[in-house]
Amino acid sequence: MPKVQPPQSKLQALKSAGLRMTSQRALILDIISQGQEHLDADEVYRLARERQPSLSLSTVYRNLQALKRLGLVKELHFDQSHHHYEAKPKVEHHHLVCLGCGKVVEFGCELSQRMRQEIARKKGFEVTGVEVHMTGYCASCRRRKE
Amino acid sequence: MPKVQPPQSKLQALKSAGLRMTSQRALILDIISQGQEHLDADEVYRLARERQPSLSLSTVYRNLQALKRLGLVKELHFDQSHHHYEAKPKVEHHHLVCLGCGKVVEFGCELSQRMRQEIARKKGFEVTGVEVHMTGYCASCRRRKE
DNA sequence: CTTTTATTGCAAACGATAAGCATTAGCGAT
DNA sequence: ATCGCTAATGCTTATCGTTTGCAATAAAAG
Repeated sequence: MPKVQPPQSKLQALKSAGLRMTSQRALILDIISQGQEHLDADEVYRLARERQPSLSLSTVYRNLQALKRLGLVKELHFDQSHHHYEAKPKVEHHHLVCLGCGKVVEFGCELSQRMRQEIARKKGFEVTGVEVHMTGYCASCRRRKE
Repeated sequence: MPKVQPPQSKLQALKSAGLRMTSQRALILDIISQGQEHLDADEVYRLARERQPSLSLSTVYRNLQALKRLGLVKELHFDQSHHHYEAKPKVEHHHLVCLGCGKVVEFGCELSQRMRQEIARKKGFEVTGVEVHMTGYCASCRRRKE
């Protein structure tokens, strides 16, 4: 069974919240950080079981929740009925989903920061998060439609 | 039992899709268009039953789906586990959700259109929809936190 | 008024997620 | 090292929002 060595910072984050570092948690954290993007709970489960077959699905869900609360993981809400997760990114980015093939493209955009400030001011909100979600058809799906 | 008279345009949209105008559908359409914003399926159900108590929840779901497919209704994906619906608006707008009290504020923003064009060009997508979803704390919740 | 078939209401099925509980295992203190 | 406390796990079962199968009903076209 391969050992997963979590970075110190994450360990600290857990510790200061009174949480423990278990092998399962380290594994899940590793899979999400390793970074295929936008995994859903079941994909995390499948990937994790390849390395630790005894892992249970509940543990995946519980950890995704915990890591989300800690701010280590971000939960994404696409059109689908289930959620997706990614490691909290250093640079904010958004998502563009192809309705043809389901491909998800990330993009960064400075405009979103300006938008954030504008709305915060206009509405008197303290804005803690911005999610921009575009849908459409990617180049190859457009070609195929012709 | 009050009659609901759907506008001609919507009737046309239904007809040309081979769909029929039933009293249930007219009612649901009316409730959504009437426009308390961001109703979820259950709220639509409750409101509809006040006027037609025999209506079933499945009918609400089936109609929300159908109207969404027709483009008459827009489905929103907030942080919550269930969806929200609103009449397809004439002017595009986005949503700002208060994490303190759950209040949802709408806002229009021209920047989102610029963003849309920029991304479409950069990524080679035909962009069909943009959803901007901000979270934060509204003025009164911020005051309360102090 | 008949015929066709979309639509309904009901009940049961579904998928994603959460919760209850006894057992295990981190980890700080001995 | 090892003890004790309690967070975390795996299992099973529950929950929630939503969908589906089916027989009965009712639009709408002839």
